[in-house]
Amino acid sequence: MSPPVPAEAAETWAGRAEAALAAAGRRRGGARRALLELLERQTCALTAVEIEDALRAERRRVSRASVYRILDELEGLRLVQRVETGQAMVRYERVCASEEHHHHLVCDECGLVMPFSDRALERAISRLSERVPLAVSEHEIVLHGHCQDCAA
Amino acid sequence: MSPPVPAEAAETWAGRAEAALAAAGRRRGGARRALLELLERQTCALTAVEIEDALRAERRRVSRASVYRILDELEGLRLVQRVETGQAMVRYERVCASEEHHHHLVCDECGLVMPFSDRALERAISRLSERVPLAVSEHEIVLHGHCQDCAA
DNA sequence: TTCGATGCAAAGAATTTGCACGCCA
DNA sequence: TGGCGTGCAAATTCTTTGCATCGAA
Repeated sequence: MSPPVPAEAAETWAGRAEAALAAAGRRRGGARRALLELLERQTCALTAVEIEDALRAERRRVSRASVYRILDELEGLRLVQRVETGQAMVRYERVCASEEHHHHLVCDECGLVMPFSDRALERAISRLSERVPLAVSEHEIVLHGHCQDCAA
Repeated sequence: MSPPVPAEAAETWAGRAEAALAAAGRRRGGARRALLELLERQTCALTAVEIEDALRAERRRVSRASVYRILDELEGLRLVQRVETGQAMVRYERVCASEEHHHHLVCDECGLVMPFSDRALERAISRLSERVPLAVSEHEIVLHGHCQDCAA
């Protein structure tokens, strides 16, 4: 059996992630832990390169290959989701509890990515999901435009 | 000056595209015309490879590079838009008149992509667009899940 | 001691670019 | 005739994979 996970750990995303990984029979590793801790602190999606750079900035070097491998693994466990912003690289962020559920605003000029959330929009999506020929499990919404700095 | 464009041409997307290209001072070319005609007939987004294959199937060979170049040019003129479905390749489709405006359903199992449209959703988006720190020019919505065949 | 976790380097895949030739205007 | 349009092939860039080693349990 895996060692018990402290009760408080499950209250954080990283804690739940560790638990899910343990449940899946995975061992712990430094690279993955560093990545989990980094994602825990983010408020919005990062690219693989940004993740690698951020980790290096805090003296936790993790190889690019490991970044991709770990993100892929976490995506499979539904702990991380990809965010496609129409920019060159795919972004990744942790899957949030529904209260934190959000979507993205992308400035096509400078590349700035910001999160936003809207109850009415979620309501429209959930109603729509019932009338569509697809068993909907996720949805992604991206608004493109110019941010305040670039529109000025 | 460019030659006048027949009035009826402007009523089709390809006609408007030709006109916009002419206005931008571009000459006509076989590859581009074939691609415009193909996109005119599509009801949903295609990948660059699908476009190349479809053109070859009708004996209109167009090099992959030209497909990408032309799509990029049309995207710049807002005649074509990219659709990111979370699949390996980006998809492209013509920008429709607002009555035809639609979004996409993606089956994560078999890769099927279907269009859908929803007034309530558009309304929610347009209201939201006014309250957000971004001058919104476009939006993209993708619902993921399992199609009827795959869910069975 | 066993086998997953990780780094490094090579491989892959999609897209872009350089260059020469052909065709439209 | 001048240049844009196009094909071909090489180059780029992001991501994945192979392999040997390291480290957790």
